[in-house]
Amino acid sequence: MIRVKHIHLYTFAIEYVVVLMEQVTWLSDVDDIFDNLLKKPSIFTNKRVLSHDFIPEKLPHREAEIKRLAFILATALKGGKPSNVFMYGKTGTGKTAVAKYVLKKLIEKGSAIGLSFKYAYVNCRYRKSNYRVIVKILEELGETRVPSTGLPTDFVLDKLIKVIDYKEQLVTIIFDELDWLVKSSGDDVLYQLTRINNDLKKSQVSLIGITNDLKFREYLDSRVLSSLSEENIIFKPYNAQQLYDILKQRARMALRDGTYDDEALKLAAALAAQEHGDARRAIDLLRVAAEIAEREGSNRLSSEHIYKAQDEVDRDVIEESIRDLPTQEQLVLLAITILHRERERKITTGMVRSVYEQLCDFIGYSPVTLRRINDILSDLEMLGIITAPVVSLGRYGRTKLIRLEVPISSVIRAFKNDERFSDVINKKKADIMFKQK
DNA sequence: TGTCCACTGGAAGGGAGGGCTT
DNA sequence: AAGCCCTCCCTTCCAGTGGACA
Repeated sequence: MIRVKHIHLYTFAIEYVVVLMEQVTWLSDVDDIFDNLLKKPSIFTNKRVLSHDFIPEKLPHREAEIKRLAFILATALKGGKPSNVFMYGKTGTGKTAVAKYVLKKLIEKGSAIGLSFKYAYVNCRYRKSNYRVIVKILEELGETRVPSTGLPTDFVLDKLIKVIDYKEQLVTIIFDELDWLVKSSGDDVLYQLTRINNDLKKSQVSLIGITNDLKFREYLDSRVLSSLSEENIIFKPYNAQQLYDILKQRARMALRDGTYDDEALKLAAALAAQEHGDARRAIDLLRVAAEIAEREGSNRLSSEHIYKAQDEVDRDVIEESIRDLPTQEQLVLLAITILHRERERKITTGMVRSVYEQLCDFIGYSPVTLRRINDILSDLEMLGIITAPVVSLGRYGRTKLIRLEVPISSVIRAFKNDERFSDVINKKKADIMFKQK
């Protein structure tokens, strides 16, 4: 007995020492990483320049749009109310940057001649209800004591009027990705804001609507549309040369001299140009490539790093959007993913429902109704994760024909990192569930 | 040509979680 | 504390529908 106990103690002691040693080596590895990082000069000099919300002093190749918007807003310098503006253009064509840039300049100019201008920026993708939009405007104008829920919408609208009208000023409200608000909550709040000037005594409000959905006008009430699109500015995609100029400007500001190849910038520009001339993507590529180069201990950013960044940028965007979904939407997407992996060619709502219900049973969630699944499918379609056109199968009814629009590997990776779903994503278990269908 | 399938999607409303006013 | 209002997520009900098939 005693001997056995001793042996156990002995083995335990050895195991403990091994574990400790492993930890020591691991810790020294981590130390090495930190030390190396500190020793090497960083590729970046100012990483913030490559973030999405950075607005540089000059916006290359947007001179015409800047002039146009400045011309419209200039009325304010003479005490007039500028027209409302609608700006169209695909993602990464500089709409938001131009709007913020011109307003920043207007505020500077205004304060120089004693006029007060302010602007509030709302991204409607993240504020899909009327109430939340108004609360965000209030927050942007410095009113932070508004609860995120609980008050009547009229009440917060009155509050907004008071906050704006306390002194003589022009307030411009920028609604970015406006289509998201209108598609989910209608255009009530827009209608009220287009008429807000009637209630204001000292101040004035002008609106800038931004969207990348050209067909979106159809959703708007004609009164709102005519008031909102007094002026329209269309943003064309950047070409590869223009994107290269943008990257050159940003690289100069963000990266240390001599740490990047011109060829790498040209490649990033060309890749982003293929993707409808998206400057945001080009800048993302540059930032991620520089991070990869740094991680690899390389002191120069090359084309190779840009290629590597391409995958990482795509993956990050998709995985992040999947991780942010509510649980029920994740479960529906998981059902679609399993069907897709089983090489189902025509995935219908009914099939998704069947696999989804089995998934709920397996994981221990109570399933939602078919009606709700249908709404979730529409939400996933809005996010661009799937397409789901309604088709008629004649005698076999009408349904949505669902297709995954993002790489299945990215979806699976997002689910694997979530412990609730990691078991299900394991092939064997998923097979069993699928066979039960 | 009418039937019928498998849904779609609008409308109304419930209830949980939250806040303000009286 | 009661009454009212909000959002978000959801249910229930139900009329409508495109097209294969008998």
